[in-house]
Parts: sequence; structure tokens; C-alpha cells
Amino acid sequence: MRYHHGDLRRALLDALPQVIAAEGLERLSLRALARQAGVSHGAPAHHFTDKRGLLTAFAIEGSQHLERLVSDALSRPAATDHVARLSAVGLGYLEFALQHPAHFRVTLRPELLNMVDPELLRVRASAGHLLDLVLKDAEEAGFLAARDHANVRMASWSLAHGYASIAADATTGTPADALRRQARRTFDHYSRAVLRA
Amino acid sequence: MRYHHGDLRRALLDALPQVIAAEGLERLSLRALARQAGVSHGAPAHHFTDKRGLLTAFAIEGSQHLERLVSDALSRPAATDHVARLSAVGLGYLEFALQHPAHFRVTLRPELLNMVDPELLRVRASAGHLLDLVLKDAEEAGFLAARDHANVRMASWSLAHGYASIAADATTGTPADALRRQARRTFDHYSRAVLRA
DNA sequence: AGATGTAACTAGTCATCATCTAGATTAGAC
DNA sequence: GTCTAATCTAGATGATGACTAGTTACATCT
Repeated sequence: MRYHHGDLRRALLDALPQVIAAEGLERLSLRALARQAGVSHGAPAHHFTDKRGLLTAFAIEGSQHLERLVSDALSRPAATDHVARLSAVGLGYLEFALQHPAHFRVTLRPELLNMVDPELLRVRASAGHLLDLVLKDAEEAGFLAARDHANVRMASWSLAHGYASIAADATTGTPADALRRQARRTFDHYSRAVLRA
Repeated sequence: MRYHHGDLRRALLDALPQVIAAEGLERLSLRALARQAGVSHGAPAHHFTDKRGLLTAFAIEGSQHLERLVSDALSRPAATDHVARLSAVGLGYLEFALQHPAHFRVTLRPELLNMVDPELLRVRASAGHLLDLVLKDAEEAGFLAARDHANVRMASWSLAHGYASIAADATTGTPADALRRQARRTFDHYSRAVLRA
């Protein structure tokens, strides 16, 4: 057994999704994680200070994934008009929950995170900004009243979050593709209803 | 100090909301709860078996509150047409999160609950049934296509849940009345959009 | 190559926790 | 009044997160 692990930080972050999926966030233990990595029980503290620090680093990764997936959805050729773009933001969010359920779950647990971590705040804001951009565009094109902006932002987020929650919940055995189709139908319908000149 | 507490079960359940609000669900400890009730650290186990049992009992109370509040909202004179009734279900849900934030939070944490507890399953289904009733009525009156039922159910729940989450989150200092108004606006708008003959 | 400073890690400790047990106390039925 | 079951105590066990002092390996400079 080497004294130095090589890249314990990465190894721990990479082990998290599986552990969380198998054991649940509640039963996540730094010590068990250290054992799994073949390292002493105090080693993780060196890289993350704290359990909170570990999960914060994990949440940062999550927000980066989210931003990338929403960004991907928006840069697809299909996402042309404002309705399709608003729908795409929701689908990107759903995709995040589907592809990174553990990240999704941790990201939504502020009590476990260091919510003043500047890096975390930065990537969070950055991800949320994409929705604002789409709404702002729609607003400027006259598809959305300014007074509705906040309401629509909230409603859009809620709608996407509902589907994402189901997607990230392992217990409900809804297949991913069915969920994508159902969500797209709802998002399109909703976006059309909400974006009217 | 009396040996018998009197009604330890009730005392513990009643202490929970405050403790959860102050310390958070993560740092909730049976021992601290027992100390606060002036009782030995093993006493709670007699009434609830388990931490899970305590939270399950608490979640059952929560679902009962939810059902009552949704039921109240539906029996208001304003809830006449189908649009207003669908909106009322959402507002009842929001009211639940506003009045019982701790219950709300626990209710949404299946990993902490005994999800095979028959009483829990019963009250949960019972609360969810009210939304189905409203949708079914709208469907029979021709305001909703049968094929949209599941989608609309999901979307309605998501929408209400979004506002409820904010309501139950102490960190965001949104005043209750502002939230009620904003939510009502959104729910009404949404319900009108979705319930068209 | 050799010395040295620093990052990475170990091993031990502490307080706390959930859960389990055996036993003490009390209330209420008979 | 007695007895039984519900309620509660007290002690133990094993695990955890966090802290600390000390050990090892690596990189950098000379």
C-alpha cells in the first residue's frame, strides 16, 4: 500500500455517486469512504476539511454538469424560437437529473453544503443565468410581459424540477426515454401557453 | 421529577417543529430531544421504536395537515369552477408548507421514513386523492383531455411544490402574504391555460 | 546528489450518536 | 390490595465526525 494515494481528492469525488446511490446520502460516512479508497479515516479531511467541504465540492461539480447540459440543450438546432428555447432549458435540467442523480440530490440540500463558498455561489448563479437569458430574449421579442418575468421564471423552474425529481428518484422505475418524451410534451405545452405576445 | 412523563409521545412530536426549525433535520438527535423533554435517552424508543419511527409518525401528522388544508381550500365559496378548484389545490399545498414547514420538509424525505407503514401510505394516498378528484371532475366536464390527465397532474404538483419549497425554506425571507398572492396569480394563470374544453 | 520545506497521510483520542439490553417504577385493571 | 403491562432508567456497544500530533513522500532549490 503506497503512502500517497495519487489523487485521493478525485478518487473520493468519483466514488460518491455510487455510494450515494447504494447507501443514500444519510448513511454517507467519511470513514467508510476512506476505507473504500484504502486510506486512513482522517485522510479525506486533508482535501475537504470537512464532510460539508466534500459535499460542497461535489455540488460544485453538479452545478457545472447542469450548466453544461442546459447549454447543450440550448445549442441544439431544434432550439430556435423562444418556445423551443424555454422548453430546452427544462429538458437540460431533466437531463442533469437523469445523468447525475447523486449530484442532483446533493445540489438541492443546502443544509449539507457550505452555502457561502464563493465557487459554489458562482457556478450556481451561472447555471441559473441561462434561464434568465432565455426569458429576457423572449421578453425583448415581446413574447413575455415584464411583470410576468419572476412568476414565469419560478413556474418554469418548478415544472422542470418536478420531472427532474422523479428522474433522480431511483425508486420510481420510470424509464428515462418515457420521461423525456412526457416532459418534452409538458414543457412545450407550458412554454407555448406562457409565451404569448 | 416524575417517573412517568404523562404524554411523552405528544411532547416529542410537539417539540419536533421547533427543533427542526432551529437545528435542522440533519442535526436532529433523539437524545437531545429526550433531554429537552426531561427524560432519559432511551425513553423515546418506547413510543417510536426508532428515529425513523418518530419521523414517520411526524410525517403522518404532516399528511393529515396537508389533507385538511387542501380540503379547506376546496370548500371555500370561491372555489366554484374547475379552474378555481385546481388553483385551490395548489394554494392548499402552499398553505401546508407555510403553516407546517417542518412537517413539509420531513414529508418529502422518504429515506428517513418507514415507507411501508400502512398508516403513512393511507394518509398520503388520501391527500393526493383530492387533486385527482378535481382533475377527474374537470375531465368529465370536458375541460381536460383524458390523455393529458397524468401530465397535468404532474405539472400541477410540480408548480405547487415549487412555491411550497420556497415557503418552507426559512432562508429566503419571502413574506407569506406576498408568496400567497404571487402563487395565486401563477396558479390561476396556469389552471386557465391547462383547463380548456 | 543532497538538504529542506511542504503537502499528504496515519493513528490515536474525544464527544456524540442510535440502538440494544436488563431492570426499576408506576398506573390501572381486577 | 395485588398483579400485570406500559413506561421509563441506566449501562453498554459500535460507529461516526472532528481534532491533534506525528510520520512519510514529494518537489524544489542548491
